[in-house]
Amino acid sequence: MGATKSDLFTKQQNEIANMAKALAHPARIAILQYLVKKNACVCGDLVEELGLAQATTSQHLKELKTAGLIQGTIEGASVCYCINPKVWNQYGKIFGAFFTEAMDIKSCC
Amino acid sequence: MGATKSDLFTKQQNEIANMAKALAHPARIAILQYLVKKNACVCGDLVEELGLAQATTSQHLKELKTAGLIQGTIEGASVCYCINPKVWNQYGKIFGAFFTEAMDIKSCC
DNA sequence: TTAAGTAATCGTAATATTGCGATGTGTTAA
DNA sequence: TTAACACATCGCAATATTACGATTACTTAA
Repeated sequence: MGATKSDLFTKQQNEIANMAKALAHPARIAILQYLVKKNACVCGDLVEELGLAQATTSQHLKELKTAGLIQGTIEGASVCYCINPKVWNQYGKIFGAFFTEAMDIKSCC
Repeated sequence: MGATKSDLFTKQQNEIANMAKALAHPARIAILQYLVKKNACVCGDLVEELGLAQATTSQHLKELKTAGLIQGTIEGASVCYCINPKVWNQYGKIFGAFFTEAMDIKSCC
């Protein structure tokens, strides 16, 4: 036991849960907000920005890249990261749909 | 090591990450969608609906209750659950703000 | 009362995540 | 070439999450 039983749920449910998982760490939120704020490719200064070890930062970047939310381009010796707008907007749309689905819910108990 | 270093991040970043964590399991997404679909208090039939053990289902319900997304009322021998519309809408607003923050981001690399 | 039902909690095992030092790979500057 | 730098990956330890059987607390029906 211990592993999530993905087969019990719909593809959509697993998808939304995985999207949420990508956002489920403050370091990853911080990375995304930083990239959004800069509104451009950011090279190098992410490790100092976060305060986590280089290895840990790299791991969070990898997860965001796997989720598709960011993309990295090799720029000489360093790597530049930026938001992937297409996936970003898709996330926004899917979470938006999930929550507006019940905007008019009634408080019953 | 192993524990999230919450003190490195802002209150808002930790808050968003915690909100995402509440959604980061397909069973919890399934529970929320079921409650939204029924649009009413649901008593009892959540265990059969999910296919997980009673103890596991109860644990997921507790997490959603802790997050504030659902509320439970004792109705005789069973417990009725429903969406907490206030918190639900707050989630929608916060995630919405997070993603619309960068709607006009440019693809740079 | 007792028996059956519902649901929370406890205890524990399996697995996943987080974090970091050490190491490896590739790039640039000297 | 060599030295310094940037970043990914490996390996491991600490912690968190997921899952479930067993137990407990409570309600209802008989």
